[in-house]
Amino acid sequence: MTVCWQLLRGLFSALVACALFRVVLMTLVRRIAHLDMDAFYASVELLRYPQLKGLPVVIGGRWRREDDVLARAAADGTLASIPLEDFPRIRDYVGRGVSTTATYAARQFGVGSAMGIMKAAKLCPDAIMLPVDFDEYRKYSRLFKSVILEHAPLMENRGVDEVYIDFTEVEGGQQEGGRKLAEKIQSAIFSATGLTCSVGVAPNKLLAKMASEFNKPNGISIVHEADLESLIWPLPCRKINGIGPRTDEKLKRFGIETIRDLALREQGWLTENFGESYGAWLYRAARGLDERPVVTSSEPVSMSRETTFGEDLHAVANKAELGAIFTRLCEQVAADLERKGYVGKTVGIKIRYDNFKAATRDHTADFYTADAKVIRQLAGQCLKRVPLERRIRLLGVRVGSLVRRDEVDESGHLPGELPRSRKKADPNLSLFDDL
DNA sequence: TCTGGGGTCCTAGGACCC
DNA sequence: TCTGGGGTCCTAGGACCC
Repeated sequence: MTVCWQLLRGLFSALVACALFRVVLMTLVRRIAHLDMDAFYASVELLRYPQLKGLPVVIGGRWRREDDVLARAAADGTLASIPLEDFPRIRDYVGRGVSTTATYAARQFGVGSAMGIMKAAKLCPDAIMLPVDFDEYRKYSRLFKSVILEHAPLMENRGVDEVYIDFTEVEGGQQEGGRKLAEKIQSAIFSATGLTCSVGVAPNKLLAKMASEFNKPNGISIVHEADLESLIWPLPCRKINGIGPRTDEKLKRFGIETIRDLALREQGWLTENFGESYGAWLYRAARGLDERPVVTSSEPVSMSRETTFGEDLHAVANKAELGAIFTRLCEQVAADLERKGYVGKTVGIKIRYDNFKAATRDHTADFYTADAKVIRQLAGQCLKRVPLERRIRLLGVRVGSLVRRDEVDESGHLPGELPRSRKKADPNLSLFDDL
C-alpha cells in the first residue's frame, strides 16, 4: 500500500514538473537573431594591412597576386610594413572586372560594390586595389561561426559573413529581447577575430534581417512585434529580403514606395498583380509575418563553375581556346563534386553573349556521375543546342539533381530506382521506320 | 573601357502516366 | 475513340541573394 502511494506521489510530482516546464516554455517568446559581419572582406584585409585604415580601398577585379609586391611581402611575412606607395592603385588596373566591395573612404567617391573597375577608377583613381582572397575570408568565416556555436547551437549559414541564430531557448536569449545574448556573442567574436558585427533580434528571420541593418557598424537592435508600424513600415520596400530591383521597380510603378504602402494593398490585388504565391508572400511580409525556421543544415542542390573571359570569344574563331576552357570548367565541377562527396545527373551549360543575354541548356541523364569526362560529354551535347553566332563573354558548367555519392551503386543508380524511359519525339524518325 | 561567381527557388509549358 | 484531370519530371528562363 505504501509503495503504491509513493509511486502515485512520484507520478504526480513528475506530472506537475512537466506541466510547469510547459508553462515556462510557453512563456518563451520566439527570438531570432540575424548577425552580419561589418564590411567583412575589407575588415579582414585591414587585419593584414593595418596601414590601409581610413584609406579608399577597392577589393575586386580579375587578377591574382602572384608576382607583385603583395605576394613578395606575404612570402616574407612583412605585409603589415608594406609602404603605402607600394600598393597597387586602381588606375593601373587593366582589363575587365567588377569591384566586389569598397571601403567607406572609397564609397565617399561614389565607388560601390558590383561596379565596373574602369568606372570605379574614374571616380577614385588613387584608390588602393586588392584582389579578392576568398580563402582568407573563409578562414575568418569558420572562426566567427565556431564562436557563435559555443553560445547558441541553432545557427543557420547565410554565406560567408551572415547567419541566423535561434535565441528562443538559449540562456539569456530572452533577456531584454535578446540584447544580453547578442552583446555576449558580439564581444566573443571580437576577442576571437578582431572583427565587429551587427546583430538584429526580432520575432522572425524577416524582421531580424532588417533589424541588423538599423545600427551598423558594431550595433545591436531589438525589434518586437509592436514596433512594426514605427520601425518597419516607414522603410522602402527594397529593404525586405526577397524584394529585388525588378519587383521594387514594379511596385513603384503602382505608387508603392514604403512597406506601409505595400501593407495597405489588399491580398487579392497583390496576387492578381504579382502571382498567387509571390503576392501572398508580399502580403505577409508587409505585416512582418514569417514562420520560416532556422535551418542548421542543408544539402546542396547543384554545383557549378563559370568564367568570364578576358575578352569576348567566338565559337568558331576561338574554338580551341573555348574548348580548353570548357574542359577545365568540367574538371573543376567534377573535382568539387568529388571533394564534397556528391554525384549528380543533370548536366547543364550557361552562356552569356556579348550583349549580356544569357542562355542555358541542360540534360538529365538516367544515371548519376561526378566524372569529368562524362560531364564534359553531356555538357558538350548541351552546347550543340545553343545558338553560337554571337560572340560570348561567359561560359559555365553546372551539375544538378545531386545526391550523396554513397547513396548510389557502381552503375550510378539509386537503389530501387527505375530507369525512366522517355520516348522523345524524334523528328527524323517517321512512323514508317517501324514497319 | 559598363555589368563576377556561386548558389536557391519559382514559373510555365510539354511529356508522360494513371 | 474522345475527353479530361491530377501528378511528376524535365527544360528554359528569370528573380533574387551573398
